[in-house]
Amino acid sequence: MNPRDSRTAVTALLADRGYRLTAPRRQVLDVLVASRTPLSAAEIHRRLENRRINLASVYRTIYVLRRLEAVRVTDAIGAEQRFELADPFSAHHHHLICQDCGRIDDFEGCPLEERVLRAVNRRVRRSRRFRVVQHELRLIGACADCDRGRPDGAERRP
Amino acid sequence: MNPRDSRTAVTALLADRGYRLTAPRRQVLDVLVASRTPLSAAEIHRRLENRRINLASVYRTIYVLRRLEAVRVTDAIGAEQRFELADPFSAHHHHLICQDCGRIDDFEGCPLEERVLRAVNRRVRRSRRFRVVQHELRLIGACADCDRGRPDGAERRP
DNA sequence: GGTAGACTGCAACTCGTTTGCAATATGAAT
DNA sequence: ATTCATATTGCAAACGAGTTGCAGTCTACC
Ligand SMILES: [Mn+2]
Ligand SMILES: [Mn+2]
Ligand SMILES: [Zn+2]
Ligand SMILES: [Zn+2]
Repeated sequence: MNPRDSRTAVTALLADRGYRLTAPRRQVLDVLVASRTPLSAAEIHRRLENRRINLASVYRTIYVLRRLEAVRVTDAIGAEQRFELADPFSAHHHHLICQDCGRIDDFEGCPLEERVLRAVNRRVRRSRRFRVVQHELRLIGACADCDRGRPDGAERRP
Repeated sequence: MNPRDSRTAVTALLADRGYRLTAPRRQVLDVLVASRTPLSAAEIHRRLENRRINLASVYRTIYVLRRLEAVRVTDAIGAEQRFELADPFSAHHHHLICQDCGRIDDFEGCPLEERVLRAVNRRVRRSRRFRVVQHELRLIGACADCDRGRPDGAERRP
């Protein structure tokens, strides 16, 4: 699904469910559609064209977009939450997370083959009575910048 | 590595690196070794035998255990951090996370075959110059209790 | 254009985590 | 065993991401 279509689809979804299309919602959505990495609420806020929009509204918009399953949450472990378009509106993918600087990048595709996934789902279904709905794979390590000595002023994470 | 050995190994590691073996450290370690699910700082604190130990000391102990790579962090997304023994001291495994109640359970084994992992590592190494050090797989869905209507007083998560 | 009420900005609040500091306990040396 | 330098603790205050109550505003619909 291309950005243009994602925007239209989510907008329609909002209207469809009786939500109003307000300035904060339109702009937050635009920022999310335009980004190729998951963003924190503060980052989204910083990228809004109309800077009078309150950070609380960013959070509230994310909340409704999540209920519509248009947005999902992820994060570097123990860091702020990060948000991105959910599966129907962007291709299934996973993340590269830098241990040092905390940077998160998309990793196209999924190394878990259909066959393996089904086997896993069946296994936990039986042995734990756990029903798997989605999965998330994080590849954790060192990004290009951090791998050769610390770059500019990048900090090492705690 | 069995619990007994993990405890000994981590204790030795502490001494080795010049850390003192204090009551808070010994007790936090014991709680972690005894648990089969990752614990939050508050949960660890609650399980300490000596309840005069301060929560801040739990956090500080976790901090040094992490630097020794004896403990790793995980979490349900957007929830408190959770801690557990790291790979050399416990078998490599992943987690089942309930979307509804936030419960986290261990999932023995790893569906990512050696072959696949190597291929993935090579791929991101080349295309992104990202060096993978570890990976984390979360199987997200509904636990046994949450799957059939809400149990006792369990809340649905936001 | 007028209206009901969904939604926003703001400021106050929550709660997990961190930190400065004076008091205490540890490990090593005697 | 006693002493000592200092690593570590308890406490309380601070921090920061995320949430919430409320009065005023804007949207969707007529
Ligand atoms: Mn992504
Ligand atoms: Mn675990
Ligand atoms: Zn990095
Ligand atoms: Zn559950």
